[in-house]
Amino acid sequence: MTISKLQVEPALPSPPTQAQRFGKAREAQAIALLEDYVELIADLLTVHGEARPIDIARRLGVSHPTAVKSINRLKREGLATAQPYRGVFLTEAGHAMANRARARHRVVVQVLEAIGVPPETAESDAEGIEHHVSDISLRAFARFLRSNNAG
Amino acid sequence: MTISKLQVEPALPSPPTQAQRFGKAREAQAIALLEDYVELIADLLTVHGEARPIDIARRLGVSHPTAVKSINRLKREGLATAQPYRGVFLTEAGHAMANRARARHRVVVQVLEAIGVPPETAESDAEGIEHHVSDISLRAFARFLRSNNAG
DNA sequence: TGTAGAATATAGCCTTGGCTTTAATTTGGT
DNA sequence: ACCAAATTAAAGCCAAGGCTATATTCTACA
Repeated sequence: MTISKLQVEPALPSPPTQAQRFGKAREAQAIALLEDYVELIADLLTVHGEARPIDIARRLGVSHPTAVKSINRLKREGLATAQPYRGVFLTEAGHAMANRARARHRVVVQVLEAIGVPPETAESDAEGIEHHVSDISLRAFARFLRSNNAG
Repeated sequence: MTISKLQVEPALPSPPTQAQRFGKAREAQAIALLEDYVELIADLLTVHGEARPIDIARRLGVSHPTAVKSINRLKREGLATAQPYRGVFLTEAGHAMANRARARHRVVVQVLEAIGVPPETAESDAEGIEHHVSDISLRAFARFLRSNNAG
């Protein structure tokens, strides 16, 4: 009976292993907001030439003060710069983070679509998923897309 | 010049569209913690016959008081029940959420592995990704796995 | 050139989800 | 049956990320 139970009930991962997995997820979540902001700011700078707090707030679906507070955090973390009553700009580090985030975002959307997820759902789900795709997974995603297009 | 720019710089999604996407991601994140807890509690109940706060804490990589606080939130939301100094159990709603979460978790891991992500990375990344996979994506994932196994 | 309206900033509040410290209870071994 | 160790609970702190309400500053137009 013990044996049969062990065969049909796969054992749980060890507590430390499981704790490490959850820890990574929490860590990814902690920087998700920063990534969302710099990614959006980079897009706004590219397309409109400026990134105003009010546009950032509108596109993120949050109130202006919330956006301003987060932008202050970006400044504190050395990702963005801004003068009072002027638009927001990205530092070197901010641009680097934005570029990585944008590239990863594109790959995630493409993989979802390649798997058969409809485009708008792919965009929507990617917004949350992208922050949890590790570099290892990202490389696997890129390989998958190449082999998918080639084959 | 405007035309050529429009051709090479894809326009951003409309502010409301983008806000809706971010809003969904925030909503998913809000229930992620609940899902993690009920999923883990269900696993502990299945394998060990009981779910003690200290084991929950150890496996989530969190202090005991933090786990207890979250368990109290589960109770408040009608997902779990617990008597003082006794283990934690799931309500009907808790079990339903756990079953959905576990099923989705498995599918996400399988898809990642099918795409070429190494097993441990798949498990690790899935911990964060799963909460952002919508029902529509989940169905697409299942279809992808079937066609992948069949072909 | 004033001034109204838009944008921005500030202040203060709330909940969540971490933490540590301290107290209470249970459990297991002698 | 008791005591030490483990577990659980409770209290209080903190930062993040939402919000509203209230200044403040720009800006654009009459």
